Amino acid sequence: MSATGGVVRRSLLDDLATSMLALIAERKLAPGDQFEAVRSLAERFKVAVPTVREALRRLEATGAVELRHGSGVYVGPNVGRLVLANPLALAPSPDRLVELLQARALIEPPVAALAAQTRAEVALEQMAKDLDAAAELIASGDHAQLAEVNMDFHRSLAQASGNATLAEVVESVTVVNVREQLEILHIHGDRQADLDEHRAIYDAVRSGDADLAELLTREHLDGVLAVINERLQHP
Amino acid sequence: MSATGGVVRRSLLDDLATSMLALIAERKLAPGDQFEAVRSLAERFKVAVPTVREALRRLEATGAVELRHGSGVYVGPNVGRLVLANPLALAPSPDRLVELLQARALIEPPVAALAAQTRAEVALEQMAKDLDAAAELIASGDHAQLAEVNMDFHRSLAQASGNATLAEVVESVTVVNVREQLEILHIHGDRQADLDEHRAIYDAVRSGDADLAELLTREHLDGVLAVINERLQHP
DNA sequence: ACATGAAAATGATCAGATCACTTGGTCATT
DNA sequence: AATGACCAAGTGATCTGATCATTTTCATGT
Repeated sequence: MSATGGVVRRSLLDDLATSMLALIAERKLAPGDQFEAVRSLAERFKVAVPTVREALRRLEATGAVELRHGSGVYVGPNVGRLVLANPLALAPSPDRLVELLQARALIEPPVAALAAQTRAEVALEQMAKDLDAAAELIASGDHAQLAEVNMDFHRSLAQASGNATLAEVVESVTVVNVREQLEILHIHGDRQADLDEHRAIYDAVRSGDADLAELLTREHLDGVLAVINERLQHP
Repeated sequence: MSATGGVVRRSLLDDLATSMLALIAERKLAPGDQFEAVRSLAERFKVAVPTVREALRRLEATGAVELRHGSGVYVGPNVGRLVLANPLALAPSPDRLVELLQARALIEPPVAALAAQTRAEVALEQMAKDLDAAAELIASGDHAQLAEVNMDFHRSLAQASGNATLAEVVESVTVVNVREQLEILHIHGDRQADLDEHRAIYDAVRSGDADLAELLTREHLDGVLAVINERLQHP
């Protein structure tokens, strides 16, 4: 029976979604932790199973939860994030891709400068790991994987700033259709130069030279951008 | 391990969601257009209604579609966006809020500089409208609405850069829990000074003075940040 | 100790029905 | 003719209950 004695105007689904998020927060569940069975949630909130599932799908869309067939509902990696990449984004047009790189060239240099001031240790170590991994991948010739790791370096750099929001922003603009970016970055060709530039940025950040870190990051991204622009004009 | 290329075991839901997006693109539907009835979609894709609804909820979560009770399914405003604010973000902690402002103080000044170079006309006019609206709201004393319009100004400023991705980023960091930011911004008190600063930024952008636009925007946001920091230390 | 396989837990999907809201048109009143 | 009350069709929201598919657990046999 739906003897709604309440006053709530928001749809049942809105309440459900927020209630479940609150439940996750209340239990202090971290990404990866198992949440609760669908049927159990239905009983807990006194709603039908399909309704719970719709609410879960909503949460799942932004990475707040994950539904694993036969296993259960788990807390997703994006719970608590403020900014994220649109998981439903279609492949960007060349124009949009240039725009995206321009945005990165504008945002990441000052982030690198901040990273040189903050120098969050865990992130610095991750940057070093990324560099090592990139070196190996250059040797092994796995270019697809290399491009991924190169993106990882940029994300780790943002993490080193100590500002989670900035890290989310950078992650959002780097994760977006990495593959498309790679297609073009393959043209760049000089993977060793890329690695050297990354290493120089790392050194600048590690030594706390904010101005240098900013400059190197700007030159690095402008360089990539120049290559892409040139490539788009001469296809 | 993430699926390293090759075979992708997409669930029925993944196919449904992407198929529906493709259908929207195929029909060249724009945000606000009516899409198709749930029952009709179920029949079209030969699946049950609850399944369609789950897929729609996924799309709805990122603003790709909207479900209006009794009316129909419509194309949402965020279809095609790359970066967006997490629609399920909870109220940020004070620390997170400071971080958010720091991120804005880092990102928006160079965006303002770019805006001064590009000067997208429609966005410039929108900035002027925002300023007028703000002036009226200061007179009428509607502070809640004023704070909204002030955020609109920052978004319009980003639009003027001509870079949609940057605009999305700025929109994402300004739309996030505006209310919480307002709570604190109310402390600022000097709403007239805020408006004056916005006007100065507008003038700098309008006249194409990139350096000045960047400087003024930085001072403006640093000022807000300083107030907030002070406020958090003396509650 | 190990491998096997049944059983339980859990998500995925289906089918049909009923309730609630929106919209557009009908029709009486003015 | 303009207005407003009312009704009916279309559509989303939610429920009930069942069946299929996958994962996990654990008793069992070797």
